[in-house]
Amino acid sequence: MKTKDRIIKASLELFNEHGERAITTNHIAAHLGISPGNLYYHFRNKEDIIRCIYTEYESYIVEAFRPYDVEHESDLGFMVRFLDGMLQVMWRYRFFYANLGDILNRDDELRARYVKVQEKMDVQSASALRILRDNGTVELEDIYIADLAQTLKMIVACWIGFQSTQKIDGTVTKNEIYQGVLRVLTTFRGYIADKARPEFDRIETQYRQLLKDSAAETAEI
Amino acid sequence: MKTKDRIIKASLELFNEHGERAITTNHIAAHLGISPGNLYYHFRNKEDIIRCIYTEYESYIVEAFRPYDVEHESDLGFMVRFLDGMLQVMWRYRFFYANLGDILNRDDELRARYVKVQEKMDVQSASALRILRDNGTVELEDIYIADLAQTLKMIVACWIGFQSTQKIDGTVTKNEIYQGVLRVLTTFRGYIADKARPEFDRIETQYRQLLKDSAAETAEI
Amino acid sequence: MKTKDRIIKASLELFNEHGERAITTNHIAAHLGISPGNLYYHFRNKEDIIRCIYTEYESYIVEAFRPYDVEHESDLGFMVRFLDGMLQVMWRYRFFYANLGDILNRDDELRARYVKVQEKMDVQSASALRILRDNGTVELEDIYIADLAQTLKMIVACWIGFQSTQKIDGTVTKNEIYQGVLRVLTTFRGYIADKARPEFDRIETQYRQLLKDSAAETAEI
Amino acid sequence: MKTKDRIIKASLELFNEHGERAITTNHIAAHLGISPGNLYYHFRNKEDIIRCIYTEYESYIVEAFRPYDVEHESDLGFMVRFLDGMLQVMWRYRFFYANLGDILNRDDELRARYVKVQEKMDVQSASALRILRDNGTVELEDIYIADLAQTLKMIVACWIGFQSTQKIDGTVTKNEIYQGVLRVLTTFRGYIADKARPEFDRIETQYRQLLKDSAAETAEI
DNA sequence: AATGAATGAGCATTCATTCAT
DNA sequence: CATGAATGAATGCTCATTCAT
Repeated sequence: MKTKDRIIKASLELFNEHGERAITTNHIAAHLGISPGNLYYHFRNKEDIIRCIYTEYESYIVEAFRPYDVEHESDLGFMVRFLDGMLQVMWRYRFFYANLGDILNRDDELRARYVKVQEKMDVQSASALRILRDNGTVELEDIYIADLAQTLKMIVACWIGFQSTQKIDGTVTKNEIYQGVLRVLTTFRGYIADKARPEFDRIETQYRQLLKDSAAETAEI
Repeated sequence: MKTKDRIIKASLELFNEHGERAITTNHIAAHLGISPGNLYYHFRNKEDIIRCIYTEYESYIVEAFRPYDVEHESDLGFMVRFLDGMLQVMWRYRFFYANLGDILNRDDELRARYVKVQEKMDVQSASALRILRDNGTVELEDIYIADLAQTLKMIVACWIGFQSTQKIDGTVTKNEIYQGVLRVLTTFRGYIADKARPEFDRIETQYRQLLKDSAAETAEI
Repeated sequence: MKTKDRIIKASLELFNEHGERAITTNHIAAHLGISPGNLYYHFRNKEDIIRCIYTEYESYIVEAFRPYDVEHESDLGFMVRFLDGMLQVMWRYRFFYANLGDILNRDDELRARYVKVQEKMDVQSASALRILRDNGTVELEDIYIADLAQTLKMIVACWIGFQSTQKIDGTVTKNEIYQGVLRVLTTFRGYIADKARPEFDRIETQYRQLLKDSAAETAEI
Repeated sequence: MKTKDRIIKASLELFNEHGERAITTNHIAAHLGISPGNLYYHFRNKEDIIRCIYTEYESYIVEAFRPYDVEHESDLGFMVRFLDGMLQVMWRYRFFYANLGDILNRDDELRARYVKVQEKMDVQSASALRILRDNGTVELEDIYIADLAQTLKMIVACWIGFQSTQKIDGTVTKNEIYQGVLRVLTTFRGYIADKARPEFDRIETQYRQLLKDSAAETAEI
């Protein structure tokens, strides 16, 4: 792997584990066994590293918004896969959300990019909800669509960080991803049309099982 | 006002405006026109200031959980007033939530206190939901109560911080409080029983009006 | 007791236990439950406290140099009582010797007083040795008297501090006083005349017993 | 010279001249014309500098304990060269002994290392005395060997520091080294066997001459 | 590409001391 | 006599960043 990529990889890992605030550029260099000078050969400054990580994150997000394969999966099935994917990204870049305010306050350019993507997400999410509404999967009046879309996004975005503040040890595992998907489903529950209820229940049951298995596995370790 | 209180007040203001990370103890002292030594006469260290602010915050939270006046208000009416109060607190101590992870990671004692209050909130919210369910205001199965309670708490807790990341200028005003209450109502909407729907709609309309008025006022300024 | 005396007493105790460097004027005031301002009402500064302690110490030293009761004790017996007294003083003011260099470097006036007393001690010790030599208790040429006197003084002066550096826990107890007297006797041993040897041995045996008793007592605790 | 070595050298000089307490890391950096950051690039903290100086000191001590060349020198001759070497070390690291208590109290690891070396010195000194006794150079009963060994060590260890407290100007010169050797000899004098007396006197005379020459030289300056 | 010594402004904190009350 | 808030220079130390090699 190229040094530049190794720096990004190590920074992401260290940021996620100890928080961006606690990790200095010297920590990153030492962790990789390279000199601080070399790190600054590849990146202009610490912000630059964070921007690169953000770029990576953004491409994952865009990827997650790919249209669904209408022939091989139901729309609810797609939705769940989408949520799952999003939460994986939130997990992968959890340091970013833990310090989102600080990071955006320090870097106007990054903020502009971030806000732009957020707006795009709002639009796409709303249109997805509208499709679900139009084909009778959910029952939802127009005026609530934008709000619900943003609420779901917020739950996904805040989930990992919020969970880590609710526990005395502060550790978060991948388990929380399944819990996060379930939480979005629960939030969604009230809007599901009767005709889609059976499939919805099936999906929920299936995720509950995944969570149980994952929790058992974690406990074993 | 006593110097100790002035330090707490100034710290809270500066933390909210610039972020806890960006504000040093010397900034606080200079802002108040006192010497750094004097600040340390009143507080052992920066953490101590944050803990004092947290204590203040905690007492607001506890205050917000007072039982409702059953003779003079409906349960939905109480709920809205409660949400309103909670969001005011979130606004008042928004720096705390913006840096929650960092702050709790650095201070185990504070984390313990925070987690304890969070658990108490979960219990009380769940029991409030159960009352609403039992008197027919909402329709909600037992297994969903805990999750819904926590989701609502999460929306309230993350609302201010999340909003400030969604806008290019990053500023959040008290308007967002009305929006926050409305968002919780929307999330709640799917669970409201038919018989409570009229009152629910009335309350929502009323809050939409408050928001419109407030937004107009802000715009004027 | 007067506040001034309480400050001196507390300072001496705290300095001895934690070292002068580690004890601030605020520590002393807090330990006594008085205000720092009050401490500075009684003393101009920290140095002033140390000077007062020194004055007390000096009077003990002068006291120890009282002539001996020629009718009721032998000269060797007197010498041992004298050594014992000196070492008690060294114990009582052990912080002073532990930081002697620092303290004298910071306070020229104190240094002048200290040096003056030291010179007086040298003269008096030498004349005492001369008496012992003249009455045949010790065998010692003139040219060695001054040196031996100073060596003995040095052993007494450094004893407590030196012992505390030789042990892993750094604690020194009153036991070390008996050991100190014995060490001076051992150093003296080579110069004792044959005719005084029996009494010398008797005194040494007696002190060894005292040490054994004291050590046993310490162990019990 | 490497910067790290320059820092050690400058620290040792400044500590010796003004006392460890009075010299801050910023003083050292300013004295060398380097930034405080650079100093902390080479050393983790002030303690680390002191530990490095101590390591240097320890290697000198170990060096001084090399066995003597039985073919080319007498045992008394060796002893004097050894004492001379030890006192040179005490001179070179005099700040260390002046603040020994403080330094060891603040640094448990250093204390452990120091105590270990002290114990080794006691053992080696005692066995050296036993050799001198066995070949008839000194007359000394077994039970006094350990005590005499420690007394001599104490005189060597405290000599420089003690001398600096005995003079009104507080300055100590290399002259004191010769005086120190002579003082140890005087302390030893009482135990020398008759057959070794002539050589002992010769050595003493020789050192007295060295001292006289050195004093004259110092006076000239 | 990479090194690693060097920078320097800044940080949290300390503490002997002052002074109005 | 006594209080306790206030001072401010100083301390040990950090860290993003630079630059000659």
